[in-house]
Amino acid sequence: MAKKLLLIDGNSVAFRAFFALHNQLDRFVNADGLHTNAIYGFNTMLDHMIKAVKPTDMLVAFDAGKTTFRTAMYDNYKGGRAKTPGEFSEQMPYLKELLTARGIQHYQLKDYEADDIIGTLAGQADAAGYTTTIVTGDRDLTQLTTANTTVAVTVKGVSEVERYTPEHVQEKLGITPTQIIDMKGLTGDTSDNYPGVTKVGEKTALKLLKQYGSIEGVYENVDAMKKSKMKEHLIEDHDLAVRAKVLATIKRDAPITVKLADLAYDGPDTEKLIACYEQLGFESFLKKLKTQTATPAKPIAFTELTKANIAELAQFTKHVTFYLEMPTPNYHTSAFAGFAIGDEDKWYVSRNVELLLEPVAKDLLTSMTVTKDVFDMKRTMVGLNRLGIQLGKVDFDLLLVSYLLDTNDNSNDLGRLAEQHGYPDLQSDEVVYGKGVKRAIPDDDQRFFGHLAHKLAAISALKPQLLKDLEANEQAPLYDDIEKPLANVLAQMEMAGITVDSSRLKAMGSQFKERLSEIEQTIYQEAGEEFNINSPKQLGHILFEEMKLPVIKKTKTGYSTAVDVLEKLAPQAPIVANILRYRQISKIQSTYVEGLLDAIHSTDQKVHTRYLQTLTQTGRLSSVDPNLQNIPVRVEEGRRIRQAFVPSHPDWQIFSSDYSQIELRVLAHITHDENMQAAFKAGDDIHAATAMRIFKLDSPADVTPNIRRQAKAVNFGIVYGISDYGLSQNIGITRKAAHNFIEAYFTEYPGVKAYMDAIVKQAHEQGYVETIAHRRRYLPDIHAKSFNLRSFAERTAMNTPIQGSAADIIKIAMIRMQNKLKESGLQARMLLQVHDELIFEAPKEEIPTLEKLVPSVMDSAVQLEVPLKVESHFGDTWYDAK
DNA sequence: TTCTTCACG
DNA sequence: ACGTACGTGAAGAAC
Repeated sequence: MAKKLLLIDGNSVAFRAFFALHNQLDRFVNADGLHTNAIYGFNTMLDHMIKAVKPTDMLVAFDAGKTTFRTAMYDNYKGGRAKTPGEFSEQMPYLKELLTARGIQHYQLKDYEADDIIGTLAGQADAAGYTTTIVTGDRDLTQLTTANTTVAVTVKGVSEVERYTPEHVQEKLGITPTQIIDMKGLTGDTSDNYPGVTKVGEKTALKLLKQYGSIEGVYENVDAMKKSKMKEHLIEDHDLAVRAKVLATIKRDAPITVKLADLAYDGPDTEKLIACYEQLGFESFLKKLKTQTATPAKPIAFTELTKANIAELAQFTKHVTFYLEMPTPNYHTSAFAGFAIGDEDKWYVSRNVELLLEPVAKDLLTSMTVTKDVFDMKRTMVGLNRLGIQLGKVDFDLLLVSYLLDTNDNSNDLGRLAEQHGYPDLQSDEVVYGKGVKRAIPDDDQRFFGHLAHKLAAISALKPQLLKDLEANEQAPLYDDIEKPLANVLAQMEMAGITVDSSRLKAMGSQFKERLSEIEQTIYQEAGEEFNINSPKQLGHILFEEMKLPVIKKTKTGYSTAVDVLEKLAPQAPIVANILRYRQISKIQSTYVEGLLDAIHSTDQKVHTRYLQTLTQTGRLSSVDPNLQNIPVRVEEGRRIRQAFVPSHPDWQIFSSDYSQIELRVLAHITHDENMQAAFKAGDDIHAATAMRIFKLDSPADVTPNIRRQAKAVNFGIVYGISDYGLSQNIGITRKAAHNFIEAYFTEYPGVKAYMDAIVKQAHEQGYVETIAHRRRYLPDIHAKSFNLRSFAERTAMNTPIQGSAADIIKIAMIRMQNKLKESGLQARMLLQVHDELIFEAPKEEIPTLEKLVPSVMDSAVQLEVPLKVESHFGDTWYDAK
């Protein structure tokens, strides 16, 4: 096999890494107080280069010390340099340990620099027919490039490199790699502190070399040059130039004791590397390592299920573990790859899901007495439903339970989740199936079936402990009475889907298209040139550089062109209003017209969203493929998108009910604040009531719309975990004024103040906060040293019980609602949930019934210290249900 | 992939 | 003195 050698200039790259991550020096400290930023950056570079080069041989060269043969000939060589920071030096021994653990040799040689080791080895490698890549932060090493040796110079930190080949050197400088030495001879090097010829810089040097080829060539011809200052300097500084050339020349014959033949790279010693990463506190590298090198699958016994032995499934009479494999995330459309079923005594597996339709299998799955343990019951239900099977009683859903125990455990990868809970024998899907375009179900039965059997084994093995943990957290009712029944309800809603009138959408689409091209032309005229209006970068260039509008806000990567910025600029240039208009329509067009059209199933003209039940940190649902929880409503133009959401039968209507102010009512409940509760009990307008209190108004008549708007913002701010700065930004007042509002608010609602203090304290003490249904959110950052992280965690502590309890309430209402619909024999169907709102379709005749039934179910879902209020609307489309 | 922007509660 | 409102998903551009 062709040999590929990777040579790394250790000191140079480590130094680059150190300064690239210098502003984060404090973040990169391990448990022992050791700085690790240079090691971290170095390691990133290694991953990068190994992936890019795939070396067969490797070595990292280091400088041996301060004195070298160069300092011997010129004692000011590299003189005058700033002292190496202690935070850097302390990392070097650990870097070398890391290299050893990674199976990479390192070498240093007394009296020589790393360059010379590299130059010598690269020369030997060239002669032996290797392909060599040299990594360094020092451009001088480009003198080593040959047809078979590339020099990769780090730019912008260490993860990005510029590759120098002889052609690239020629292109950039117009000289050959070896002429680089002559150039350095003429110019000298300020960073290494040796002079060349006075007044000769890169430009002049290049010109001379193009004409005369080398330093020697220059001096052979110096007498013939016409009289000039440069000629005088050349003659005068001849010795300096000759010395500089020697100093700049990298040795190709250093007396190294390391042999080219001994540099084989065979990958890391995983165990050592893990220990190393642990010591350094490199969490992300640990994680990466574990996914890459998961221990080979442990053998597991399984039986392939066939028609011949399917009768054996009758042995499962009490409970069974089941897993249905669908290779893509969208279970409404995914193919079926196979399944596994069984218990600790025997795992059965097959690729043929048709077998599930055999009576013995189907009876087992639909049974309400034989309980099922699964991973992701909603996914399983929808998948089975497509095969014509109704999943019966589920006892344990590993995904749901681990999410409830810790909302961060929401990985849809059973392998990773199992590992987190201390079951190491299951590989992740990424390892077994691959990722990206290479993802595929293995043809190898052993491998695929073994993986499926391990999945069942993991579900089964983790069940007892996780259920015990749930019990210990007082979360069993949350699981049994809310999340598990809810999974069922959500599955039915998703399968029902909602009908979308595609011709209506298309008609809107062509209108928007016309409008867009009109506005586009106007914008081009106003800008004086054509550009991509959707590109924040190009737009920023036009507005802030060409048109010189004032920069109001910057992002990490450039000028901000967000709405709030553009609104401030609008009075100054007419183009801005047009851009806002363009953005608005373009958003509706791309996301809602085109996006929604793509999501319609051709079979039934419906969209079938998936609600993610185990994702959010607060207990809310989220909706994907398509997201039906962010269909426009605030602006009329976008709102018309809702006209395309229609009932699935003629003479049916869309019916919707929403909770009014549910979060503030929850706030009044959990804070026990008497004043706030009184307002809700009296049926007052809460924002007006707040306005009267914080602005000390006597009569409701004094509450102007603007005052009410401000009070509303304060109410919202409280729910979000208020800060004076945030409030001031939101309603455009000074920070001081915002501060005063908040003070007044807390004086008027003392219960709220007491609660906010208490919940933050509680979060500090126990590390988590809870909702009324004992949903838990851990807040590790509550102890962070960083003000930012800690403040964020404190705001979260205030917000999560409110947002999360509201989520609990509507979940309970949904379960009861679905039961009511079934009991009452109504045809109405619950289709969507949008956080505080439920949307149904129903025959016209049932609307009066729903108008009573739905609000009564929703407002009685839980008993709070304040009443819950529900409002209902209906109409021929979702748009008309207002 | 990551960033920016913008749609919703 | 620090630099933020809470929770989401999708599209398009740039890397």
